Amino acid sequence: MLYDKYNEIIGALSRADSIDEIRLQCSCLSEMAGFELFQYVAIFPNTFADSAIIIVSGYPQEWMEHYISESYFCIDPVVLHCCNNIVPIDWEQIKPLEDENTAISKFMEESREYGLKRGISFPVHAPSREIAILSFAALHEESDNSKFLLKKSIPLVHQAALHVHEAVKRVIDTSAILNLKDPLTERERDCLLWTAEGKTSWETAKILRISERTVKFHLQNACEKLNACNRTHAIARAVSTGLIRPHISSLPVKESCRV
Amino acid sequence: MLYDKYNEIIGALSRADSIDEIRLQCSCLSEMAGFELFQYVAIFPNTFADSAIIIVSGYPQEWMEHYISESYFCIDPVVLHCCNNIVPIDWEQIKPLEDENTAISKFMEESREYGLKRGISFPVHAPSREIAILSFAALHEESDNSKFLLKKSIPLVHQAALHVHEAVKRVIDTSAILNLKDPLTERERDCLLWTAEGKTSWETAKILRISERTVKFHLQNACEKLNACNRTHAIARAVSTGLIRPHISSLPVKESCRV
DNA sequence: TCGCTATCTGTACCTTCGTACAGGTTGTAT
DNA sequence: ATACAACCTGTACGAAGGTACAGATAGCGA
Repeated sequence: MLYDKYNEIIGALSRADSIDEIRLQCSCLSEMAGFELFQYVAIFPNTFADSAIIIVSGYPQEWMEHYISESYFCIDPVVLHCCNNIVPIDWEQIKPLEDENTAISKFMEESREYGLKRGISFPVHAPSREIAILSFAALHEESDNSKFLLKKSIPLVHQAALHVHEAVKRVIDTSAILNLKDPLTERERDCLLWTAEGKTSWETAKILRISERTVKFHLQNACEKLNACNRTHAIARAVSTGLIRPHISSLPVKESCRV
Repeated sequence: MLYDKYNEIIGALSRADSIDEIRLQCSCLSEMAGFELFQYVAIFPNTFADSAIIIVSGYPQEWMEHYISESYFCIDPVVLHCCNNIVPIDWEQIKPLEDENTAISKFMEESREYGLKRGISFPVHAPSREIAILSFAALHEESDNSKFLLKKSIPLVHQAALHVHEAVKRVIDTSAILNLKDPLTERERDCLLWTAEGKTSWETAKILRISERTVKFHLQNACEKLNACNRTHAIARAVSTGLIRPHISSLPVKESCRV
């Protein structure tokens, strides 16, 4: 039965064409796992000093406003965990460290006051570098029944979280969020790639068998497309958004390490 | 029953302290999902022209040798899918495009000749930028029974793949793979972060309230620790290995986009 | 006290980058 | 034929980076 519900939700998510439809399916997921509330947050690494955030929230409005006004994003241990881990976190596991006890304890106490008695969060790490967090919360304390249901549904819900994220990316125009212009040309990627390897314009020119001037030309164009003010900035943006990534195709097999 | 097996495997993986133990649990997972063979591959983005690869293989030795000697890594559609997606791929879904028909068709035909009749692969994307692929293959064609078993076990296996990857990272010294020296100091990270934002040494100096010379000093040290030959290279390595990442803590809340 | 680490600063000199100016070819779609 | 995109190239010069040399302070553990 759990599995049938899961299948229905996955199907609906793959067809979803609006945020409202996705919101509805998140609610279904929430119910399936024995929770009342859900929240989906996606963090898109735009620049390094500032990310774009998308929230599809089923949390109480008052809590969201409080959360934002207090900048709880900075200290939320769930966010911290999901940025650094791939496995889900049960909010019960969170134990504030000694030195930061006060701020985090205050945060957790307040979240309970606003009705979020317990919960679980699922991280999703995507190839284009964004991080999504799908959280579920309950208004009531745990029972033996809810504990059992949760444990059984964890794999299903985490798998569904992947589909939620795919659906959101399908529905939202993420290129607008990332503030990218035209797609890069092949030569621009080539030049970025070797520049990211630490090569100078002259070295890149030799590798690509073009003139140094042409390398500078392509890098300049790449900078404009990436809204970058110099090549280092362009590399940071291209790498952090996944526009350039390690060469799989040029892997020297002797480097592979068979354990 | 499926779920009980899954639980056992997750438990064993979280305790595993050797590659052999992990290999054993992968075999169990394989059997659980109705397959005979498995393979775990992890791609660690070391430099951009060359990644480190870890393979824990249960595939036939001859196929692996053939795969490596033919550099099939470059064209393997499973690898391509897993580098760009977060959801699993059933090998049945792979349909070679017209223009690259020959190479990929040849690859797929040969894999079947070596005994891999059908299979499924699960991508794992981790915060420190590495990509892992857990694949399962069967020596025999599909039956109604195997189809049903696979569909039910997909979420369980994908969740388990996360734990396989965590176990491998625990067992292997990944910092050696990434060729990193001492950890970065706080100031070095600060300087890298603002340099990644496209700031010049002078601008970074103003932001951090230190002299321009000191910024250059820290960046130089960071370059040495990262085995980078200039700051652009250092940024590329620091970003691609997750050593520096977008400021969550400094998120201006007004930028958050509530949909 | 000594040694170590992280932090910080200055001058000097050469290399590389960023960006003006100028120009070109090829291929494709209207 | 005309227009456009992607690609390519050259010269010149001020700005920024890379790397020598030289130093400094503060904190912490042996």
